[in-house]
Amino acid sequence: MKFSSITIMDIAKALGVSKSTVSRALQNSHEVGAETRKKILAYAQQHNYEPNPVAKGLQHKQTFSIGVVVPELKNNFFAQVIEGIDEVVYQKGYQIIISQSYEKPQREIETVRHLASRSIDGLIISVSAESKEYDHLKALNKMGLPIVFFDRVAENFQTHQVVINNQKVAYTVTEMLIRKGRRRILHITHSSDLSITRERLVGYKQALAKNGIAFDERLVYNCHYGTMQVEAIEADLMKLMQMKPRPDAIFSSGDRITTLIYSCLEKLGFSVPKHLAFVGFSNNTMIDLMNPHIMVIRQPAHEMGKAAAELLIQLIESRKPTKVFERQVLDPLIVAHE
Amino acid sequence: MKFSSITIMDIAKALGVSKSTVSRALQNSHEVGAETRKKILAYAQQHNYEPNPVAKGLQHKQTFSIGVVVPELKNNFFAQVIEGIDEVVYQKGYQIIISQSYEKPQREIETVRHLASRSIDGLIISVSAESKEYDHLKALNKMGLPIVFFDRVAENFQTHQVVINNQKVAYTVTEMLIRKGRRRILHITHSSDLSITRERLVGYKQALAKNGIAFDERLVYNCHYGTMQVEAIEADLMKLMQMKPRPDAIFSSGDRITTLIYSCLEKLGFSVPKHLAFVGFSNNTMIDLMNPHIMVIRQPAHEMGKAAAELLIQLIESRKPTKVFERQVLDPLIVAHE
DNA sequence: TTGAAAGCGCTAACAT
DNA sequence: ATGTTAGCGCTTTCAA
Repeated sequence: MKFSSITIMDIAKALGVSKSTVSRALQNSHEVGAETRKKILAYAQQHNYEPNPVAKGLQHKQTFSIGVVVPELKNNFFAQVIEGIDEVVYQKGYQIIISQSYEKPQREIETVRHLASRSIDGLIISVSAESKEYDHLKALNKMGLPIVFFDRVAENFQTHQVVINNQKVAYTVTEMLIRKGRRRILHITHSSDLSITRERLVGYKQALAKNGIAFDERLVYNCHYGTMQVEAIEADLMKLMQMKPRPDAIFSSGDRITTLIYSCLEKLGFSVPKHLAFVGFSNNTMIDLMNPHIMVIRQPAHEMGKAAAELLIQLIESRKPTKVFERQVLDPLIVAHE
Repeated sequence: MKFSSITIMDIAKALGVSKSTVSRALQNSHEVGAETRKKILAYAQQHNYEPNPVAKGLQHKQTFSIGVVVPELKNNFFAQVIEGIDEVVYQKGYQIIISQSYEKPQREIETVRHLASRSIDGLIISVSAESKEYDHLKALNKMGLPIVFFDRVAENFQTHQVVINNQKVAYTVTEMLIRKGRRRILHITHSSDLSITRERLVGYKQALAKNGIAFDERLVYNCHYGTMQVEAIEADLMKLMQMKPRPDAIFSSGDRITTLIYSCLEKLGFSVPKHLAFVGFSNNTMIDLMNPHIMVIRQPAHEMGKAAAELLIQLIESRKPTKVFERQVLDPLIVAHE
């Protein structure tokens, strides 16, 4: 069952004018009689006329919709970023189309292709954890699709990015742990293919080096939670915690990982801060209410979304191809309880 | 900067055939030479041809995209429902366009209108807390836009719905509280305009009546969190808790309300279960890790999404107008800790 | 088996 | 100031 709204042609017929006149009146063009315009506007209003964006899109090659691809909406961080994007985009008359990659590269490629096949004007994306190459995005970008990355960016990709200073914050929190006397800091993080993973690792290592602690690669655990069962992660964590000498702190990346680890620790019988200290990335405010409290790194999600949206719209609306790209680096907040 | 993909016309020119032939070949029509077809398919494949859905939409009055409107994505329940919708819809070749109403009727009307103006084939919606009338949805529905409600439904609206048995579960948990010796049960819930609010209230009252406890309307608090500051809610809660005789239990509706109350209680110095018992709707798994534990009502979000999607696609793909509508009622899970 | 042409709803260049 | 026409990419008669 199709559904159909009133068209410009319907108005034209009803009022005995041509459809171009109607089109012009609706666009507030100046080359239309005041009387006619009033008549048309009134009729349109009354009959609840809405221009068909599909047709408009065909014409302009612009759909006023923007694709947003995130790993998963269940991760509150992404939901918050989307609110930021929406805020900016909404005022400018664009609409967002949200898609999830579920951390799967294949799914990401499919959804991006689908979106791109001429139904979006631009794309804001945070890549999936397991993505290794970005040919699909590069191809589309080369064909003229504006793209802005946030949080997880594709390397060697000439376009705008909005990120946080991962290296710096990783350095800071690692050093904070060291100051508290922790020396065996377990770093639980995403796939090593991810930009954020690498940047955070650098900061982590720097802090160790600065404080004369040898880097032990056994203390870095890449958690592929997107494709793993909780049980497997739990088992891995157990093994890690049984390492000699035992880890005395955890620094975890990402909302999902942080909460996952948090719940596993409890089950496995390790308690914070007695057995270990715990610092993790998380934008879930609930975690502040948790007992035991843990130190949290909170990303300025809303601002990141707004920034990404601004940059994308700039790209879309600029007449000539952009040559110089911006990398906006924001600072996260470290929420230390107690 | 517009971006353009290869079109059917490009293929036609390159191969020296007409665009209708290309169109047919691409659709695996039988009225096309085997040779020609092969040539065309190969060329299309090689050049990464993707049909322009905008153009196709214009033609068919079908866009293969489905609008999904939820109050807010930050609420995990809705993110979970969307995953369910996506799962079903994806296989059938549809795409979802997600929008948020932010619990504001005005925003809901705008976004629905926007979506509806011929760029979606159907709509799945859970209405915003403060919505009082549904004329905008009714009008669109009358014009032929298929709509399916989930969770929060519009009353007197002839269409498919997917809900949980609100009355029953409210009855059950209220009775559980009574069994534990609680008699002054504070029911904190959404706007009274919402279907779920009314249904849950009925169950709550029934349990009281059944157990010979007089209903005290001061114990029902409609929390308009969408438009309120946290401080105001906190103040209200404080006042409620100072009521004589003091409430000895709380039964709260909805993820946002439950977590909000949870955090306020802590701040206000009331502890569970010493001062009061606490049962709340929540689909946030983190709440299971909270200390103190509270009893939780968990909705089958994923299933609700799947069911809603199935129903909508059925509506979209049926040739004749549907007359008989289904109300699917699922059962939530009560997670009692300790 | 294939091509030509019309039309989906809209805009924009060109006439009048 | 208004109408006519072409065209956006695609599908679908209708002819050949």
